[in-house]
Amino acid sequence: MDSHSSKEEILKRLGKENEALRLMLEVMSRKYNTLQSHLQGIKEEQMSINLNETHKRARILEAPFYSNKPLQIFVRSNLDDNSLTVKDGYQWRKYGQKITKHNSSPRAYFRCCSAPDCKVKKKVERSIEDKSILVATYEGEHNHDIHDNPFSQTSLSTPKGVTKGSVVAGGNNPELTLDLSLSGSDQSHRRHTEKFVQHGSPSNHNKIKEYVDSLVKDPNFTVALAEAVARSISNQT
DNA sequence: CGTTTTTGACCTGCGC
DNA sequence: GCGCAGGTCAAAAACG
Repeated sequence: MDSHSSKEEILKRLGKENEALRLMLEVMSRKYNTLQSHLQGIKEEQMSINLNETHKRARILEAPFYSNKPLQIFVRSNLDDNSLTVKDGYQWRKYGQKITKHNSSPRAYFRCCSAPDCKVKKKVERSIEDKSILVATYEGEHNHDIHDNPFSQTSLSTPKGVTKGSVVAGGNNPELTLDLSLSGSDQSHRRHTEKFVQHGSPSNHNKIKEYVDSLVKDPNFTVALAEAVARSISNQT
């Protein structure tokens, strides 16, 4: 092989790599925009709920995006599963259950017991609109790390009747499902997504940006994304 | 037998 | 002040 043809080869390869990177950026940009528009939709939906409903429930719903108060997450679960448990990486002890007026399904009350002095609580009930979705409302902040309770042991092992790693964001938005399962055994992606879903903050926009940045910096994610793009290209051709 | 869950009773806050 | 609804307590039951 002469030096001229090897130069050409290198240039060709660089060109291909550039193209792959460009496609990756394009895909990430699209995903980011989709996330933003979904988030906007959720905000608007919740604002309209707050305007139309004077019930206390509406006040709970308004909180996640506008204050440090309750964060809500939506988890798809099997209708046959009556346990009202949401696996989120922490350990919870149930201390009560109530039938509420606005919802025929019972609401369960849990306290965090991952750390002895953690005062975080959560309420779990089925969505009124879609009984297959569990709504978990979190109150307070954990004073310990989620890694106190390793994911591999408890949180993301598929619970009975719960769709594996499927966290749904937004009440009437069943199509917006953040797939936590991703490829194979790599749990760092799950952790990224899990953190994103869990941490309620006044500035969700910044959180998304942080989340995307952390994904970009993750070499495993880049490899996985590159594989996905490659698959997508080979499927199109 | 220790831990967790269940469930009825009790407490508290809010609206009328 | 009263009634209602949500939240918590704690004893009993269930479970591993």
